[in-house]
Amino acid sequence: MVIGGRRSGRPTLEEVAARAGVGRGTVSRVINGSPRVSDHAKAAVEAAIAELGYVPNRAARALAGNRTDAIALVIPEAETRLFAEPYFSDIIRGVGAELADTDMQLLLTLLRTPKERQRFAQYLTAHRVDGVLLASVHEDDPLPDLLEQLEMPTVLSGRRSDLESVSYVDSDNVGGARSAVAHLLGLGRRSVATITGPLDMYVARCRLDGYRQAVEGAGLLHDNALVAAGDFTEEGGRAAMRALLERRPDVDAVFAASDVMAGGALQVLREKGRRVPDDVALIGFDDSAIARHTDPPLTSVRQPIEEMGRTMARVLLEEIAASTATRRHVVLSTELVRRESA
Amino acid sequence: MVIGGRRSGRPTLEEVAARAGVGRGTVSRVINGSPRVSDHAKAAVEAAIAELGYVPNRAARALAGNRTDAIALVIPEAETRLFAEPYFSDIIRGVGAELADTDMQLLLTLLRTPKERQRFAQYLTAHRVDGVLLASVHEDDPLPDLLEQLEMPTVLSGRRSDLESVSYVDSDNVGGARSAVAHLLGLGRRSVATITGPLDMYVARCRLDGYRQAVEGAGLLHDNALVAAGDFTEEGGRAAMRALLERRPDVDAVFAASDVMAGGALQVLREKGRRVPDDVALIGFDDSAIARHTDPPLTSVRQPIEEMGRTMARVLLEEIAASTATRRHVVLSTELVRRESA
DNA sequence: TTGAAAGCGCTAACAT
DNA sequence: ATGTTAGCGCTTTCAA
Repeated sequence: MVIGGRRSGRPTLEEVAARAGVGRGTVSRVINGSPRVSDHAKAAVEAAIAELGYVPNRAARALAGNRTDAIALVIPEAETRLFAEPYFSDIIRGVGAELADTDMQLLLTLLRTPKERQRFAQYLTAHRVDGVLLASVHEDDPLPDLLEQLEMPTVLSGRRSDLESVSYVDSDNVGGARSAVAHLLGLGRRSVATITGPLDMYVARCRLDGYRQAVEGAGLLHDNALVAAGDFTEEGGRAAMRALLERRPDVDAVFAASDVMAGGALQVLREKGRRVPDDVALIGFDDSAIARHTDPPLTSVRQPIEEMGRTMARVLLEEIAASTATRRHVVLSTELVRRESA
Repeated sequence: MVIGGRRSGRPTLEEVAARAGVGRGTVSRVINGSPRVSDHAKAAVEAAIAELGYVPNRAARALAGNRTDAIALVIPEAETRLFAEPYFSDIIRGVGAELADTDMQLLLTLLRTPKERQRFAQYLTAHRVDGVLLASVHEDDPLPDLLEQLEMPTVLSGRRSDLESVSYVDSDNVGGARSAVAHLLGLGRRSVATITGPLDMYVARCRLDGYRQAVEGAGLLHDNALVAAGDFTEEGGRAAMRALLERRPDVDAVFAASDVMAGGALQVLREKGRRVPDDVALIGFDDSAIARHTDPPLTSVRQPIEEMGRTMARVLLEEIAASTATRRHVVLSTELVRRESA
C-alpha cells in the first residue's frame, strides 16, 4: 500500500471522512459521541466506519488528547507473594469486570524491588496512565503521597490510617471484628484468641482493635498470649495457630483477621485433633463488610471481594472523569493558572 | 505555562535538544541507543535529559514508531475462575519479572464473555499491543488462529495439539505423567487411579496418556473406573477423589494431573480416614518439567512455574523483535508487497 | 452544524 | 555523525 511500509493498512479517520463525505472533525465528533452532529452526518459516518472496519488508533488519540485510557493496578513489594490468595484475584476480577464495557485498559504492575518502584514513579510522572489502583497499602508506603502530589486519580484498597487523604475502598474492619468476636463470646467461649494481619497495615490493626473492644466489652482481661501475629497468608495462619495452641492450649475460640488465615488455622486444629467448632470455634474475617462466621463450615463466598474490586474501579473512573473536568475548569480559574505556571 | 492548558508541562525531546545544543534527531538517537552518535553529543544530551528530568512520551513514540511497547496477557473465559490458583499467579510473576527491566507494559486481559472476546479481537486488529501471551489454551479456542492471521507475535502456555503452529511453552506432560505413575507402580501399588484435567485441553490429555502408558506398560489392564475427570481446581480434585473412592474403594494410589487437584484429593482422603501415603499414595503433576512426588509431604515448589512465565515473556520479546525485523526486511521482498496491497 | 487547520511529541528518511 | 523535515492519526480550536 505504502512504499515505506510504515502504514499499517488500517483505515484512518481521514479515510472515513472521505468515504462519508464529511470533514475529519465531524468524524471525530461522531466517534466521541458529541451531540453537535446532525443525524444525517452521523448516519453517514457510522456507515463509513462499518464499511471500512475503522477502529480508532489509540496512540494517536492518547497523543492528541493527552490521556492514555489506561489505569494501573499496582501490587507492591511484599504482596506479590500473596498474589495467589483469593483476595487479589477477586479484586482483579472485579476491576476487570467493571472495566469490561469501558475502553480503559488494565495495566498490571508488580512492584517488587526498589528499582521497580523507581521506574514506576517515572511512569507516573510521564503520565502513562490515567489513574492508579493501589492494593494492600502498608502504613509507610510512600506511593500514595507521590500519587497525590502528582494529582493522579487514585483509589486504595484499604487505607493507611484514619486520616487517609486519598480515596479508598475499605470495609468496616473494627465493627466487623468486634461483632465476630462478640459472636464467639456469645457462644460462651472465654479464651478467645486472635490471629492478626501484619500490624503495619491499618486494616490489620483495626481488626485487632475490634477484637480488643469485644473482649474488653465482655469484661474479660486482654491477654497477649491470645494474640498471634499472622501475615494474611495461609501459612501465616498455620504458624500462628500452632503458636497459640502452644501458649494457650485451653483456647476455645479463634478470630482470624483473614479468611485465608482461618483456613490455615483450621488445618492445624484438625491436625492436632481439635474439633471445630465444638472444641475450638473459628471465625475468619472475609473483607466483605462484616465478618463471615466459619463455624461450622468453611465455605467460600467471594462475591463481596470481587465487588470491592468493582467499586474501586468505578470510583477511579469517576475520579478520572472529575479530574479531567477540573483541569478543564480550572484553566479558567486563577488557581490553576498559578499551578500551571509554577 | 501554556494558555490552552493542554501541554502537560513536561519537557519534550525538542527542549532537550535545545538545551543540549543539538538537533532533535540526535536526541532521539541517544534515547534509542543508536551507535551513530559522538560521545560528546551523547554526553551533552544525557546531561540535558538529567537536568530537565525528561521522560519520553510513550504515546508519541507509539504513534510515530507504530508500536505500543505493551503486551497482553490473556486469560480466557473459563479460566478466570482458576485465577486464584497458584498457576496463574506464578505465570504472572514470571512474566512480570522478565518484563521488569524492559519498558514493555503488561496488559491484563480477562476474557469472560463472547462480547469481551469480540472486543479483544478489535484490540488486536487495532494493533494496540505488540504481542500476546495466551494462557491455558483449550483445543477449540479460535484466538490462536486469529492471532496467527494477524501475524501477531504470540506465545501460548501449553498448546492445542501436537501440531501447534503458534509458539508455545509447555512441559513434558506425557513423560512426566508416565514417570510419576511408574513411580507409584514401582511402589507396588496396583490400583492406581488418576484425576484428569479438562479433557478438551491437550495438556490434560497428554497427562492421561502418560498415565495410560505407564499402567499398560506395567502389564495392567486400563480400568475406566480408575479415571476421574477434574478441572484443575481444588474443588474438582475433591469431587474426583470422592468419586474414585466410591467406585473403587480399593484404590491404593492416585496420580492427579495437577498439584492443586492433588491438594483437594488429599483433603478428601484425610476426611475419609485414609492414610497418605501408606494407605493411598498420592502424586500431583506440578507443571514443571517433571511430576512432583507428593508422598509423603505435599509441599509446594513454585519456582518452576514462575520460570515458565519468564520463558514465555522472553520468547515473546524475541518474536516481537524478529517480527519487526521481518517486517522491515520483507518490505524489500515481493512477498510483502503482495501482502501489503492485498 | 461543520470543514479547515494547527498541533500533540516522537521516529525515521533524507541530506549534509 | 548530525541537523532538518515530513509525517504518524487524532483532538480541538477557530471560522464559517
